[in-house]
Amino acid sequence: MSRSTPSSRSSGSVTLSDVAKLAGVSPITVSRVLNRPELVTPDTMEVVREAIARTGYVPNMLAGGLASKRSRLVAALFPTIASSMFAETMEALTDRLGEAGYQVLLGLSGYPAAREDDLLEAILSRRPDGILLTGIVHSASTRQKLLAAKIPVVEIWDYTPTPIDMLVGFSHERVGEAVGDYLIAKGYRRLAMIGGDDDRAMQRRKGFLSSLAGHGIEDVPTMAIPAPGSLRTGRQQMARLLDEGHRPDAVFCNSDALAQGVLAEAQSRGMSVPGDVAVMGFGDLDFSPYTFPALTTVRIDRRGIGRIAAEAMLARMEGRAGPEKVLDVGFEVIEREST
Amino acid sequence: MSRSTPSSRSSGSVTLSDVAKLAGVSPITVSRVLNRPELVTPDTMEVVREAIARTGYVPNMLAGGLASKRSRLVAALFPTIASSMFAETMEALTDRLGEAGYQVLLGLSGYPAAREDDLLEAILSRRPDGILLTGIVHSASTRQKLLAAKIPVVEIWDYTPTPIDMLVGFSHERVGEAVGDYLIAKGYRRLAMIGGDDDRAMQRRKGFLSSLAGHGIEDVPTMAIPAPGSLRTGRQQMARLLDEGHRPDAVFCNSDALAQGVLAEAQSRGMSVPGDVAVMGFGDLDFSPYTFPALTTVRIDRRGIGRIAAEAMLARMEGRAGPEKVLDVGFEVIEREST
DNA sequence: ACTGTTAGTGTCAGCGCTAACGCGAGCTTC
DNA sequence: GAAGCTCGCGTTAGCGCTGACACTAACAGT
Repeated sequence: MSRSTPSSRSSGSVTLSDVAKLAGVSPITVSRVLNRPELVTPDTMEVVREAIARTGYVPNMLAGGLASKRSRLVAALFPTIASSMFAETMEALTDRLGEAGYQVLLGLSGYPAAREDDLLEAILSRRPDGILLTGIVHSASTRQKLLAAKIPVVEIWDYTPTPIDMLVGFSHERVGEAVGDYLIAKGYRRLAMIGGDDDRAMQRRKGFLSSLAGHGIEDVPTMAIPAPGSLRTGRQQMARLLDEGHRPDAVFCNSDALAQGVLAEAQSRGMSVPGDVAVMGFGDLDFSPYTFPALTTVRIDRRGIGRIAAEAMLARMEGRAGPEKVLDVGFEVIEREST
Repeated sequence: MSRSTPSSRSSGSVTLSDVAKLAGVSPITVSRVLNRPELVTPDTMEVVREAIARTGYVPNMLAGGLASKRSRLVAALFPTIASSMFAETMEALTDRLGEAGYQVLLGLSGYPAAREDDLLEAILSRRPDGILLTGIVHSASTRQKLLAAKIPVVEIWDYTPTPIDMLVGFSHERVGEAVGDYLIAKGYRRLAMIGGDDDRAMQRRKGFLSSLAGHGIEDVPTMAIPAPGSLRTGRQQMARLLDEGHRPDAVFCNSDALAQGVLAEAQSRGMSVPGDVAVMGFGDLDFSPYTFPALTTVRIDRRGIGRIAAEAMLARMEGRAGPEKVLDVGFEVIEREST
């Protein structure tokens, strides 16, 4: 029964001072036990640990972050996590940063990246120690806010030699080229493409078309749909493609989900894959080896991107010299039965 | 060039006081413009807004949260987001809470919920205004920490009449029963089940077996695999089931991804679905209407759960009277071609 | 004229924590 | 044995913001 009259503003919950009193040390010593244990003798540590356990103390990182200017928070912006494309990158990121004592604040920017700017402002008001963005950024105001925040920035899932700060990704244009080259080499000549309308899909399209143009193929029907593509939209677009009279011998889909839809539509029309039409996806999602026929696709190391991005960010936040600032993780064409 | 000597600890970035000076008002007025605009005259507001824009001021919610005891942060714990099962719930939650000015801190507890307790502690140290948990909680220490935090708690994706605080979910046991009843009614008698080993999958199994027992069916081979199930593990388990000599006429899979694997394995062995074996899934993921044959499954309103949970949480955080504390969103058996 | 009320703004103190520096004890060094 | 060092801990002063309350002006009611 304490007779002290706590100010009306106090929260009533256990604070670091309460722990310090119980342990018979000063508050800063408790702080050190928690954050810089190497500065404290084992005896003191023991006493303080005991006091923490008895009081059930839970640190207040709002206060800690305000005082130290380190929130131990990292923000990550993704267009969506409902496609497993980004979800796994997010998981790998969260795992690695979690080990190092950081938490990840997830921002979902949506596909037309409509409110990206507002979202970024909301996120920066949490004073994250680092920020990860999906895609390379274009809006000048976004760029400027990021620079003003003076924190490590990692851009992922895309490639540019001149990122805002650091980058872990790959060239979507080269993916498109590789797919074009691959399909040409397999002997396909009447190509078509079904893809999302986001920047990265457009880059893949550009590479694809340029590869084909290099082989004298110019008329390539391209169906664009709002990202992210799904099995349903893939099926619809394949139907439209065929209904419009196109007879492609190979279709490049901008995601494995789309490709699955294309397979479904082809099969429902009695077309054999790859006999009547070959199908190629992008992403190598977990179901892709098991579709009928198994899907030829482009593999991206999704977890690897998250893990490497986390590593790069940690290096910078902890003042270590990180690996290179720009890392191209590449990609791999995985040949299966559908081509 | 200011001659003031800022303390060595100041961050150098624009603060609310800087804005106040430029606008010729007191700091609290700037605070009110941002947080309680109804208390300020339009003229003042105009001047302050102008000053905010000119300085590029970004509020510091660490400081704001510390002073006001409202972090405007909501924590959400999921076992994983790599399965679209939870990803959509998370998206719906984030969307609704984002509209109301809250951000969502994502915690990934993993499937054996190994570090749930540590994760919870890390999360509570951010002083979230509310917390959402997937599944109903069992660990006493987790329960106690949640109660001690004195914040709204919403448990989702499960059902109990006695949640810690609020609940938005459905009964997995009743799902199992409904599936059992459905398959029996369709005339299947040699049933089997392939499922994850997590609590909720076990509940579905329990309901399934109890329904079958009610019809005199006792020997039901059950394959348990580590959650979350995938197409690959589904295929493996179906192979094992058959290789062990079982000849089920219907298989209930604990997720649509597993069911897709079962379909693949059956087809690769030349078995027709549902002729030789019927397959039923759980979840109604976006690909499920498009598998071959289209998958009979159990639909859960995944986005609805997120939206309703957000609504319930907001009501409590804003002191409004929320809807009921326990909401059973139910489920729906979706009959397609695979049964 | 006096009191009461309301709207708009300001003053003050403090939320819970940590950076920076201070200080004494125990040691080494020459 | 005085100076200098290291180690472990304490004192002080904020970090940037908002709650509580104070104050003033304008107006209404009696």
